[in-house]
Amino acid sequence: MQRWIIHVDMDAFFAAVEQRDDPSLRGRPVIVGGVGRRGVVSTASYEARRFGVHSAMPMSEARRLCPQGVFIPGNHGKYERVAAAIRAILAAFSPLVEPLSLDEAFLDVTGMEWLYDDPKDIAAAIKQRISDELSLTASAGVAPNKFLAKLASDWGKPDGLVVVRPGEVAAFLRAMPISRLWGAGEKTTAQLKGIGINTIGQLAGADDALLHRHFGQAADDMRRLARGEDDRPVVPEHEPKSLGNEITFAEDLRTRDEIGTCLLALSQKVSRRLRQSGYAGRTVTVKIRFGSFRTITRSRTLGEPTLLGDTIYETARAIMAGVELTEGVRLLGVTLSNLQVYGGQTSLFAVDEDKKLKISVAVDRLKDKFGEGAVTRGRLLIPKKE
DNA sequence: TCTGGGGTCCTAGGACCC
DNA sequence: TCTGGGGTCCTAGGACCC
Repeated sequence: MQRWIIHVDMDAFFAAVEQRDDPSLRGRPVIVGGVGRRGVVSTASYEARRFGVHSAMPMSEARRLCPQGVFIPGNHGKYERVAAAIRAILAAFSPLVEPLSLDEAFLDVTGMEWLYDDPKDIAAAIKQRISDELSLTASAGVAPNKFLAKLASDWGKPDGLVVVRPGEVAAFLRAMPISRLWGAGEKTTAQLKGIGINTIGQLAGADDALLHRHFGQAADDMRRLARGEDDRPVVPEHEPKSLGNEITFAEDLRTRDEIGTCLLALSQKVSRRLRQSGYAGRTVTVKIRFGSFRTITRSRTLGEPTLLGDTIYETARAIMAGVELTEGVRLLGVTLSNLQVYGGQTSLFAVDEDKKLKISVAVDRLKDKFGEGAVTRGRLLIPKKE
């Protein structure tokens, strides 16, 4: 049976939500992102893109390019609520919906001809409902596989609807810039251009030995994508592999004391998210980015999985003790991996660990009820230098 | 006023075991 | 008394995605 995949991608999602909710922002260049020092652009409205502003650009540069822009820190909680509403709409069209991020998803609509004559009609109906119910525009791509559907949704942005039928694949890909190849970022794109491959069509016809020399095993995957072949299924649920938090400081941290305080806060944040999501982890990784942007990770694997802030913090602290501090610290991160579902059974933990867990859960309840600031470590109340 | 924060996947070396 | 070999786990780094 012919597979049909739809990729739905919201247009300038964060900025569009802000413009929807504040009419004074409509028609103006809106830039959502980190507004402090060292922030980057998360989403630029189409008005702002005309000034050359784009995602991942340092905010300082965005301000230079577009001084008349409206700069907004954004409201992640709100975007998550809108995203949930979008997913609810998508779920009405297929049981096979795979969210890629807050604002993107794949749907497998294979075999729905009995409901719709053409898969294009499904995509149109999705766009219509998103517009009617949420006052936002989405772009959609309809194609025989994920890779082509994603390229197709991008091709029509904003408010686009592009269908790539089986017979049109080669023509669709022929002149497509090589940078659009899934998995080809800055480095790979530069490497490909270095051997004279500038379009996906050129990659499809490139010399096999040449490709293998440069990309080894990955050459075969690249080639398949370039020919429009992609049999990856749409998978609705993924088990998480890791869960972490990191923070970039406005000013580099210089003392072990400040670093320790930050590791404690990060450990507690991660611990709380683990408990909320029902996972425990066995490997603690500390990430450190120095003032020079040199970045290292150091990890330690425990004998038993944990989701306790204290255990995560003690491990992070021990890891940090082994790191030489020759320059200021720009970023700290704490991540847990080697995750497994924590079903609540105490057999997973030693007895005193279980006691601590009960206290943590009680603290969680207080925070749920009275807000995140209701209960905190004395140490975290020391005002931080901003 | 260079370079966020959430992730995934891959590679490669070393330890360790049989 | 010149160094096999496969499997698994751990660690570190890096490319990539949104």
